[in-house]
Amino acid sequence: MKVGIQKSTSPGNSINTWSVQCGECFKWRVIPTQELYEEIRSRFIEDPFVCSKLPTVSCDEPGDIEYDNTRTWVIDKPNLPKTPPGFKKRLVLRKDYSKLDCYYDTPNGKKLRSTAEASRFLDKHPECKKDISPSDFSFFSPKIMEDTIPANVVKKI
DNA sequence: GCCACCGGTGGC
DNA sequence: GCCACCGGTGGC
Repeated sequence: MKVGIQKSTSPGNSINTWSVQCGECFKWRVIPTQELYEEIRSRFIEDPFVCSKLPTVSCDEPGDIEYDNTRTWVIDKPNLPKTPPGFKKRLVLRKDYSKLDCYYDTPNGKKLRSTAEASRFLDKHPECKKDISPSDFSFFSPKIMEDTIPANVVKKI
């Protein structure tokens, strides 16, 4: 079982490519939007991804991308909650590739950095509370695959 | 003054 | 040892 997301050099050092591995042919398929990626991820265990789930794709088609060091890969967790409507989830890679920071931007432009902050935000905004709970946020930060970190990255000691 | 970014740590 | 969490700050 694998869920993958991927970072190549991009403005803001944010994750810019979302992909999942087919459970039957093991090829990687690029998922065009974060929203669809999160939809697939949210039910990944009970509803594993296969190529045929995508329109016009089957296991006969070549994979979209390969797991290699032409880009940096990070490994996600299955069955994380979908980002609540109106919020935007961001994963930002640190310059030294040591880790990713996870943020949610709220509908009114605030930044949330932890479940505790999300809880406090919901307390302040009771109108959100009827549809959203703290468990709808996951600040899990995907693991960076060492073998895909560019050779010229300077690691801090 | 803000905020993107980083460093440190407490709890597991 | 890891990582969730948050304080601090440098650059704007």
